[in-house]
Formats: sequence, C-alpha cells, structure tokens
Amino acid sequence: MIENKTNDNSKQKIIAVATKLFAQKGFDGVSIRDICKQADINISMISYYFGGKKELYHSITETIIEKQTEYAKAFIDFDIQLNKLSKKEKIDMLCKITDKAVDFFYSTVSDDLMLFLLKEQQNPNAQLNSPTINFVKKLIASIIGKKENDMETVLKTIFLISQISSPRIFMFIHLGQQEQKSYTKKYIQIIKDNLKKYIKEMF
Amino acid sequence: MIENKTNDNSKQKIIAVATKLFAQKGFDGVSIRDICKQADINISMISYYFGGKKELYHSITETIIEKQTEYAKAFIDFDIQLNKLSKKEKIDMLCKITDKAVDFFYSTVSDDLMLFLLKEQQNPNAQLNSPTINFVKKLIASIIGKKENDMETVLKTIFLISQISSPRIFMFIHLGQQEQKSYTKKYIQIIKDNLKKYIKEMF
DNA sequence: GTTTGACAATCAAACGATTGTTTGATATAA
DNA sequence: TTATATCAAACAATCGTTTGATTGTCAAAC
Repeated sequence: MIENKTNDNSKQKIIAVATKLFAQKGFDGVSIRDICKQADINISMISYYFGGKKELYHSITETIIEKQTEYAKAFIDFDIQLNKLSKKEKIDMLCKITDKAVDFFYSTVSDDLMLFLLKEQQNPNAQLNSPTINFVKKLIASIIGKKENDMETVLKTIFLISQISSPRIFMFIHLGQQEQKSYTKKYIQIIKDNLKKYIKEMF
Repeated sequence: MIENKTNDNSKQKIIAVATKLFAQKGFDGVSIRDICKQADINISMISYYFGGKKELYHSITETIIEKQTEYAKAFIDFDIQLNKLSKKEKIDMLCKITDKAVDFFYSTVSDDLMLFLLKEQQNPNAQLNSPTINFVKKLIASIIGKKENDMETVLKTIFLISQISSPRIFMFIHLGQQEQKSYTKKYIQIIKDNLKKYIKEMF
C-alpha cells in the first residue's frame, strides 16, 4: 500500500524538511541522511529528484528569489515613472514600500524560509541579489540626487533595510516561538511607525 | 631550525586562523585540516593543545565572553546604585551605554571576532549570555517600571540592541573591506546619534 | 477482463572521499 | 635524561553519491 507514480509528495517533503534544517544548522551542519531520516525518505531520493545536496540547497534558494521577485513586481510600475515624481511623492513611496516590506516578511515568508534567508545572507558564496533592495537603492538615489554610487546613500539604504529585517531576526534568536506569536502583531506596527519616522527624518 | 619549547606561537596561530575561518564558514564548514593547512601546523596539534575541534571552538567562544564581561564591568558600579537614580539620569546612562557599546564593537572586537559573534548568535546551541544585554534589560525595566518580565520592554530592548550591532553586520555583508574602513568613522557617529535620538523618543 | 510492457518511484547496499582523532616515532631544549 | 613539540601515518566514522534490484501504476494489446 505505498503511494507511487508522479509523487510530488516526497519532493515537497524533502524541501520542507531541508529548508527547516538548513535554516537551523546551515548547509554544512546538515547531512542528507539527517534530512531523509526526518522526511522518512530514502537517501537516494535527493540525488534522484534534485541531482545532489548542493542542487537541493540551490532549489530552496531559487524559491526565495521567486518570492522576492514576486513581491518586487509591485514596484516595477513605479520604477518606470520614477523621474516624473516629486520629492515628496518619492518619500511617500518609500514609506509605502517599507510598509509592504514588513508585511511581506511577516506574512509571505515562512519562519523556516526567514531563517534560511538569514543564513544565506551571511554565506560569503551567496548569490542572492534582491530586486527589492536594488530598487530601494535606486529610489533613494533619485531622492538625494543622481549619485547612485554615493556610498553614504548606500549606507543609509543598508541602515534602512537592516531596520526592516533585523528586528524579526532578533526575535527569532532571543524569544521563544510562543512569545513571538503573541507579540508579532503589536511589534509589526512599532516597526512600521519607526521606519516611517526614520525615512521622513532622513530627507 | 624549528622553534620549540613552550611555544605559544603555534597555539595563537591556530586560534587566529580558526577564528577567521569559523567566522567565514561556520563550525561545520571548516575542517581542522583547513585550519592547520592555513596555519601551517600539523593536524595533531589541535587535539594536542585544545583536545579537539569542539574544544577549539569553545576556546574562542570563551575569549568573546571574557571581552564582553570586561566591557560590562564599566556598568556594574551603576548597577548597584540603579534604584537611587532619577528617570532622567537613567536615560542619560542608557545613552552613555550605547555610546560605549558602539565604541566597544568598533574598537575592541576584531573583525573576525565580530563575524564569529554573529555566527554564534544564530547558533541554536549557543551559550552566549551577554552580561551587557542583561544589564541593559534591567536598566530599561527600572526606567519603565519594575515589570522586568514585561515582554514589550524586552522587545524594545532587543530593538535597541539590534540597532547597536546590526548596521555593522550589514556593512560586513554588503560592503567591501576598503569601503568599510573609509566610512566607518562617519558611520559610527550616525549610529550613535540615531541611538540617542531613539532612546529619548522611547521614554 | 486479463495480460503485458514501459516507466516512475523506492529501496538496501556499497562506493570512494573526507571527516575528527589517535598513534608511535622523532626532534628540540632544559 | 626529561618534558615539550612536532610529524607522517593510520584509525574508525561519516559524508555525498551511485548502483542494481524491486515496487506500484497505467495505458496498450490481447
């Protein structure tokens, strides 16, 4: 009584368990035997479905990029008519983006994916080039002036992006899961308010 | 012509290389053969001096705890007379602490140690319990009221601490080393100013 | 309705490579 | 001599991967 044929079930199971374990212990900290044991699946299935451990990891990475790109699409329209906007409109747009960014990180991205993303950001070999971050950079550059290579601008951008994502990361590290859930809603609003205040003070 | 006898040189060499590599690639991402090859030292020396790979890692961890404790000593005197201070004095103290914290992270802690610390913070098995963070928690609790277990207080504390350390982390990730050095000074001041502003707005 | 063949999915077992660790011999300095 | 330091070599264990056989499924042929 074993279910077979066109069984995406196993593939999804592997991805789910792998995402969780990679997020917890990193790429080198997890063996494919660990993954398969927890997913209750034969070891050879990883090579069978993905080609190997690296390819499995890469598969998860691409999922994140897809999610980020999807989220970034909301701002592509703005991107086209960026130079037509006034300074005030641009700043308002930046506030809207931060609002969306916080919502994105707290709704679309699962806890495991979030931790995975965090690990990936610190991976020196990582190839994650967020379209969102690139757009925000361009946006801020267009507000201050046209010096997109101005390092100070980039630094402020990074500072901004860090405020978007880092609080949740610290919640992951320092708080238990139950405590997280009960304070998430209230905390999201705090983050949003602080970000808007910061943006308006910045320009 | 090989230098011998009471040779701390090798031990220090191992620690230096290990700290750098652990920070870059994490505990599981580095083999003791990698460390010894880069330190130009025989493999057996790690077991000889430290007992094993885990013990070597733990040795580096303890170095960080020692540095943090030393830094935290500056506030122990304040800790004793905490309840004698007025609210305004407490807030001023918090501002002083953030100032010291930023200086600490940018002067005492080396780049390798900083990255190592970052990796360690995300390690679910980590045992790093910063005395500094604990003191800041207590301090903020005494400002708001005596509810040290109030989660909102803790959350704000975490938000504060995240602002102290996270910008530097993002500089590590997104900027080259040369760009970092040339903008560090200016950036330290930006961080300090923002932190003080945030603290005074918070209460 | 049954049989057949092709294919995807799963499995236990073995592969060579790499892991952390230990060993026993050797070299150096007190 | 004695103790510390270093070394090449071997150790068992684990790693990612591959193999070859076996399973279940479904459409086509009978």
